[in-house]
Amino acid sequence: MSIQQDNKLQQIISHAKEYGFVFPSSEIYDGLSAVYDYGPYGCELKKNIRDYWWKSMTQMHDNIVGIDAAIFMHPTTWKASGHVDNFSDPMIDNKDSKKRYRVDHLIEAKAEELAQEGKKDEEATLLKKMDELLAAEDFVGLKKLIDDNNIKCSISGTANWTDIRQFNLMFKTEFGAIASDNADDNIVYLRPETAQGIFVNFLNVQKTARMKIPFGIAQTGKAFRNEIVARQFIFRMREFEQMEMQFFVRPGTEGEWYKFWKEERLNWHLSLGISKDKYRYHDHVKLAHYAKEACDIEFEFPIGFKEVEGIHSRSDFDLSQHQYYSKKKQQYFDNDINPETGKPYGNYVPYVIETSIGLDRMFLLILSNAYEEEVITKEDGSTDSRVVLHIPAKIAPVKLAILPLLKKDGLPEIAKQLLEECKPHFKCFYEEKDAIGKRYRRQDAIGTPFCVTIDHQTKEDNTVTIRYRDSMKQERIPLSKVKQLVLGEI
RNA sequence: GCCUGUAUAACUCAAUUGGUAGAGUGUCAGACUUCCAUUCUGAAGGUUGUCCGUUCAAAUCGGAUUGCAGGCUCCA
Repeated sequence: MSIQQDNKLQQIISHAKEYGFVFPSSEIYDGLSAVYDYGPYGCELKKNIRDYWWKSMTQMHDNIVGIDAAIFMHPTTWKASGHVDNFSDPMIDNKDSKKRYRVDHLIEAKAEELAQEGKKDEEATLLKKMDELLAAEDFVGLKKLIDDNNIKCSISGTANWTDIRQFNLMFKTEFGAIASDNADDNIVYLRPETAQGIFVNFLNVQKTARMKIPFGIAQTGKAFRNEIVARQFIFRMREFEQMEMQFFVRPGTEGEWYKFWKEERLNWHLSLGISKDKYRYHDHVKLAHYAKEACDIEFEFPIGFKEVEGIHSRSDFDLSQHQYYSKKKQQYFDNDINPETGKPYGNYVPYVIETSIGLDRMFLLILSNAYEEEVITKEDGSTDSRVVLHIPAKIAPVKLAILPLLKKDGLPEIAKQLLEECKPHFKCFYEEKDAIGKRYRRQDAIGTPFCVTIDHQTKEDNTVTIRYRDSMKQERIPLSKVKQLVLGEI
């Protein structure tokens, strides 16, 4: 990574803060690590990205419908999904080798060693004690057990250990205002992914919306992960928003649908006018146990190529797990005729293709792609600079700035009339302060694609100057065409 | 989590061996101004991230802590 690129992320962070896109969370209290708030322009941009995704998924595909599931879900959901078991192990680090171990693995390895030395009794005692301590979640006791048995790191060969810590990716909270006798009864999690809200509603949606396979369920919403290391601005946050679509297909057809969505999703990105060179696929070689195929769509951020979206062929893993844990059938009856047998395909648990994109990452993608510090040469040969956000017009926070050239001679009145006309259709910004050039630059900095200026000539022939953000070109168009022109571009 | 760096006004940065914190930009009010950061007048805005210590005196020295950035590690 070059110094220049490092600076670019810095500049984007500064710009995002200065112009009201992204603030550190609770900044007056020194912020909260890896949590950010979206400001006035940021939340408009974020909402526009979300809307654009939502529309392209649910409106442009007539076999995809949306839901909005709760963030709280029944705790068993996360047992079924595997999150409880996979993300809550006590871990310990060796300070010399910097190697991190799962505590149970570390102690079991020592037990194995004892067994090979023929010390069967000691092995049994050790394992028994470990089980007791693990069950009691006695981390101090476990640490002592490691020390007492002189367990060493296999790499550094030292016994210089950190304290034992529980790493749990999921945030826990208590459900219900009254504490139960058994504290565990009250635990609920903040969802670490939105996908499960779709899976548990699979049959509700399929039946009520009368969907036939293949069909998809889309959802946007917050998810929470207690990341060990959360950094790189809004790229990895502890609270983030996902835009997910689970596409349910007949087993055996998942390969072609995986291929379809892989292309379809990249095309969505390109439809925003972003260069294809900035994107690449990263096909997963090491697959999760349930996945058949998986890839990431990566974008060249200022911090290098990073995942912005994942496309996964998840087989019937999730629905089958929920079927097992809930003891409720998660099957679909397929009336289509199987040409091989001449009979309907019948009952099966559908396979799933998932497309999952991080909204906050998409936001950072748009900012990174849009941010430019431009040096412009003026007519007299002197140079000037401007900071401009080349945000696609469709998702720009403000679409049109309406600027009377002077704040007198009736110009503001005409401008305000135009504002009233356009306001119901798209986000506008009105300003009469300062010189016109300064106002243009301010709009460049927040990525407003169009500015119109009302001048004295407007009073004579009802034309205005429209000025384009990216080219800085100006042209005169009839006042009455302004709304139409902007609507055509967004 | 470990290591490194860093923190002064909204932003970018000054402040000599420790000696009462300044500038530019921006913001706000007003005047001027006929198309890309014009000019003029005035104003607001900082217990120097936080806490503790050394000192007659700390933005400056020391310790701790928090945030941010990077490297490693971890995770998806």
